[in-house]
Amino acid sequence: MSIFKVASFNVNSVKTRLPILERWLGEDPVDVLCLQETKVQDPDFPVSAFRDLGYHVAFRGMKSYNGVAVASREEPDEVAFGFGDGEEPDDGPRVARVRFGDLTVLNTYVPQGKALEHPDFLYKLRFFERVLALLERHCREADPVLWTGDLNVAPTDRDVTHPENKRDHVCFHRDVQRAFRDVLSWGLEDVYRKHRPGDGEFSFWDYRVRDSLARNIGWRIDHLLASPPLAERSVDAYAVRELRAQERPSDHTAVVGVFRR
Amino acid sequence: MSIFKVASFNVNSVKTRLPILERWLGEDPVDVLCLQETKVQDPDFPVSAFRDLGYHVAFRGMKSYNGVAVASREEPDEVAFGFGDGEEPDDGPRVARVRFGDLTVLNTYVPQGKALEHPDFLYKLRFFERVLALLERHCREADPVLWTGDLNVAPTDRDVTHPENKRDHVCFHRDVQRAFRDVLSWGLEDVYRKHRPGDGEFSFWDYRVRDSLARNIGWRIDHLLASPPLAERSVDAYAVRELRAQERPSDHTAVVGVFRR
DNA sequence: GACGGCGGCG
DNA sequence: CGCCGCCGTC
Repeated sequence: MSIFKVASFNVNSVKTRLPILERWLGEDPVDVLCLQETKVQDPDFPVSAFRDLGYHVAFRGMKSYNGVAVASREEPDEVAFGFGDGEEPDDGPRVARVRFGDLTVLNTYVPQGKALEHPDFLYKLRFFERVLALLERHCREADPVLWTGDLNVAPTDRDVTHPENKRDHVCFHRDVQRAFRDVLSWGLEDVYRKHRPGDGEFSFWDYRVRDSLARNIGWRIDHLLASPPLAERSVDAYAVRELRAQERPSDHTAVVGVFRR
Repeated sequence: MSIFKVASFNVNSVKTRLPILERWLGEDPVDVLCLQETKVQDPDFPVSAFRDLGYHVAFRGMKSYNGVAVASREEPDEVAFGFGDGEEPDDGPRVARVRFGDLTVLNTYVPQGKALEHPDFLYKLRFFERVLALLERHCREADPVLWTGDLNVAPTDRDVTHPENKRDHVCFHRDVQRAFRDVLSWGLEDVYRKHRPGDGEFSFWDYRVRDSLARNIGWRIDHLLASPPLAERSVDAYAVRELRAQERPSDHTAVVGVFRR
């Protein structure tokens, strides 16, 4: 059976994370890799490191913050950044849309939102609405579509360690969970949960919580959301915890979806 | 034959260098270790790391720059920082004087001097004069005395890789070499050269010169200078190159003097 | 509190 | 190139 793998990884600086990326992709290559928080301006993006690993790479970044990239073994047929909806900011360094034949991969780095009362939180809720509008504009539910990335939302109580004390957190508040569900209602299925329904399935472990990985105190905020024809072909999904356990790790790990071709 | 070892090591941040110091002193302990560029304020000095290695430690530092320390297996009978000559600045974070019985160890971090035309260069020349005055005030040539540290001077053509292009360098100019020799004339012998007279004997390899250690493009600016009764007991001296070859190294390595007790 | 980027420095 | 302090993020 021929399969392909699509992964999402918030790298928290792609340059700093190159050793980890090289080790990982050298051992267990994926076909499409969506990165967030690359934190690098386009002229400084480490293109050759990806080329040497056998990947094409499309990227849009800025100094210090944000930045998305999509690395892939095959060259995409179409690449676009930002919402392109006329609204400002267009958010190129947070939104990448890539097409391979009839498969669309949408890679987003959703704003964290800072605090419930902060303007950025309203912007975050608006961000989800714009993702939905983008799907409606560019995709069809009957085609294979994957929305992935660091979505900065833990959708259910099982997606955090202590849900009770997180009700007012910008990544767990019911308003952000509803905004997220509203996008899913377009016709997307959580294919990570399809294969890993249990407790303690996380993709982010805070640097500030000591031994968070060893104690498994984390959040599931990096997602793989597939349209029905793609979800139907999904055969596995997993988080690559080894990446979080290495020297100088990102605070996130990669999540990988495995699909029938 | 019972011996003792005295070392000098510009650590370029003592906190950053703890793993290297622990590995080194664990394997090949020295009796007295003079450090320069500790780059730490006194309240933050990692006293317990030295205690755990079996060392007493006296230190005087500041934020970001300079800072000297003397670690020793035996507790010193006397410790003093700075020139104490009434001149300002007294330079506590550059000058440590420590006495063990009749042995005086003078640990200095001589200012680099920035540029020949910079006021710091005159201050550097004055620094050597003040070292001489300090020796005259506190020591006798007939007693064992060791002047050591990062002296920021390569005394002869053999002490750098390309002497021709360094005549106007603040660590190689004839004025700084003369200022250094004037201190030696008090009655000190270069005990490193006594045992290692050859070419390519260095203690510093610039981070900015690629593969400087492997290509041995360096400077001998860290010194071991002994009064006659101590020089007479000197049996070996060497630079510990392994320290420069480790992960996250200082740009200097340690120089070690071995003496009969 | 532990990362990241940055500018200044040698 | 690798320190430092600084500041911003989460």
